[in-house]
Amino acid sequence: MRTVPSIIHLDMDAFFAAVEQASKPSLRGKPVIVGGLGGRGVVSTASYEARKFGVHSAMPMAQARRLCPNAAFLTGRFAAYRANSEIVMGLLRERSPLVEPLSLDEAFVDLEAGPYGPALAAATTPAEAAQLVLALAEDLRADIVEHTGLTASVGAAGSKLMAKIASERAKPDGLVLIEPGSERAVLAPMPVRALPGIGPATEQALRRAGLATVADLAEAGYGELVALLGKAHGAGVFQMSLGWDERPVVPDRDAKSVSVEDTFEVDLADRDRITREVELLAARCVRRLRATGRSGRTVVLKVRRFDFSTLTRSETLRGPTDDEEVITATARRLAAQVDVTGGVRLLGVGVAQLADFTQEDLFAQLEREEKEAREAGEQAVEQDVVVEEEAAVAEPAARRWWPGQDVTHREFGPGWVQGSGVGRVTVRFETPYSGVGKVRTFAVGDEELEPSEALPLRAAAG
DNA sequence: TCTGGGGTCCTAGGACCC
DNA sequence: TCTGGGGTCCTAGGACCC
Repeated sequence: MRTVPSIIHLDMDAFFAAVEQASKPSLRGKPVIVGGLGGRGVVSTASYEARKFGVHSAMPMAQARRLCPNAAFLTGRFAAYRANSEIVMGLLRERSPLVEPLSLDEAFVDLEAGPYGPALAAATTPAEAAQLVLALAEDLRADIVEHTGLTASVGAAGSKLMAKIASERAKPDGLVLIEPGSERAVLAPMPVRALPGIGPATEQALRRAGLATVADLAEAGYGELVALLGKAHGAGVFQMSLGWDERPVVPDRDAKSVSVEDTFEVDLADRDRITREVELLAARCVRRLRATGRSGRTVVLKVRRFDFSTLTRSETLRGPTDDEEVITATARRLAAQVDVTGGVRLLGVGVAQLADFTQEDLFAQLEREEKEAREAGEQAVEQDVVVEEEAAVAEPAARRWWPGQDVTHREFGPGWVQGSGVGRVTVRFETPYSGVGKVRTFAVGDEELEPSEALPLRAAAG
């Protein structure tokens, strides 16, 4: 274990909601809830103002509306979140090449491997090392505010485990350092649920055995925990209970799978409709796969039924592929095997066993030939589909406006959609750099109004 | 108005091979 | 006719995280 608290864990405060508040001056200091706005949506992130009402991540949106009806309810703007995440990750990489992002808003950094490593190693007392780390972390937090206007919480410690626990204690907008050597004392009184990797199921299993705190886990010992939780999990939990954690900070971990899924507003019962949705999902999955420049060997279909029971069916191909026909045909085959009686609320298509290189395989060729043969036999059916598609194209494209969306009006300039309905769309004209803006209402088909890109939270210098 | 979407890791059983 | 053990791959499901 390290004797210098040179691993930090950074966690942006209420990240998605904070980006919205920074983007939209009228929302600052007010409850903001980002998530799925459909009937089956859940909360992705609630601002601290909304958390006071009991709203939290993963809560059904309907419940959040009941708890906090006056909040601003917005759908996510992932391009904006990603852009700000990249700025933050860039600032972390200035401190060390060893940056391990866990998500858009979280990362570990190993300061020992960076420009301040030698100074940390040269510290002669624990107090001196701690002072140095605290100064670095405060400088980092200030840098993040300067470049994004967003606040971050930072934990510093001698291991990933303790750095993560420290950042949790630092929230919001704080900094906590856990002195190497004090791990067991810090952990002992904490509830088992505070350890990463212990969720509701493990907590229950431990509670049934009378284990409630981390001290209880350490006292129970390796044998009992393995008997209770299985070999890998039990051993891991025992190690954590003693504050043992030697995991290195690992940058640039390659993704191991790519998947897309959709929950439908209304359960799907019709076979043909299900097949069509699976095909659309497969196409989206392939697009994402190709964007990463990789290919996969195992195709996975996920089905969540009307009663929320979830099943997966998978098929492993002879070689990795990124061919849309092959992946779609495989997903279709898998879908044909599942019983959809009663209806389906979610469908997903994924690809796993990813490989770095695509080999032009005979398999793809085979699938294409089979498809051509099938299509030749289905000419009549295809005709009907074409007629339907043409009808859809002939309809004037009804523009869809969603709450939170960035827009620009030819006369009034940049703003965002507050809401829309009954043929109208309400826009507030303000930007990250303006004061609170005015609201105006337009017809949804107004030609002067256009969707636009998210603005950076800090105006470009110069 | 009950329960998103994108991931990771682990377990366990059966097939198959030596 | 009866009966090994080990290793690897595939499949399905479940827990957990943000």
